[in-house]
Amino acid sequence: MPKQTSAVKKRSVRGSTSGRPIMALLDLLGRRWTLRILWELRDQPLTSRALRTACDEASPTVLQARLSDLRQANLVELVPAGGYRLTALGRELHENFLPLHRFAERWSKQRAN
Amino acid sequence: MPKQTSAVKKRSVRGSTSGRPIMALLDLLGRRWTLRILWELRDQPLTSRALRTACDEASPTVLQARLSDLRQANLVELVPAGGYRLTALGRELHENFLPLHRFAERWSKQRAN
DNA sequence: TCCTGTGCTACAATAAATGTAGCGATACGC
DNA sequence: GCGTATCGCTACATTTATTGTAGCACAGGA
Repeated sequence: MPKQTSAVKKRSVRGSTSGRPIMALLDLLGRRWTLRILWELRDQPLTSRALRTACDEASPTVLQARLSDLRQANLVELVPAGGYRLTALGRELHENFLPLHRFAERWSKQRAN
Repeated sequence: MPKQTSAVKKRSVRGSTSGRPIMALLDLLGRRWTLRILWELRDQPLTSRALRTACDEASPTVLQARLSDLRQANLVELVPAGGYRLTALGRELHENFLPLHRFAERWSKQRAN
């Protein structure tokens, strides 16, 4: 099996041989820090280092890789003097996650531990 | 840094030192195959092997690990003679992902490649 | 008994993430 | 100019996670 490193385009091969966009999206989002990055950028742009701080000091290597993926996916953009921020599309995606916040609260109360 | 293998409980330490449930949830969902599994179980239970087929022949090792995580998180359950299925809580979570399907369609058209 | 399918595991090989250090570029104050 | 600080980003060795393959014990059904 061919292994893939960073590109969404290539991922769509693994995530979905039928080319279903949902598979490519789930594959993109199902990588460490991707959801977290989108979450942290939810209401203000962050510099790469601020983002790293927000993300619990995740290693810059993987953050850069994810930011690269997200920029290719047109969900995040780098504004020259302002750091990283969600694109219009990225903001739209984030709105799908808003209910997650409330859900997470309920979830943490209902689970066994 | 202590590394964690499978438990959600432990993950909440890394995902969120402040114990914010959203971090634990993002951390759980941001692992390979987790989102995909929830997606594949969306409208019918699947046996472990059917799930594996649905998930593009992912290795049983990681699928079992994710299923174990998801069961601990009370999002998925194993019904003795019917395979794996979403719990009520898991179905509730999945409803938050429904808009993703439509979004994915738009997204795949708007991105550069 | 012999199949077949279930949930699940072992284990070596490979890929991804981590942690630390540092690069070139740019912008400050002095 | 010179230091100093920050920016986005990268190298690289170590550690962790995932993959791929094989197979286990168990439970029916024929």
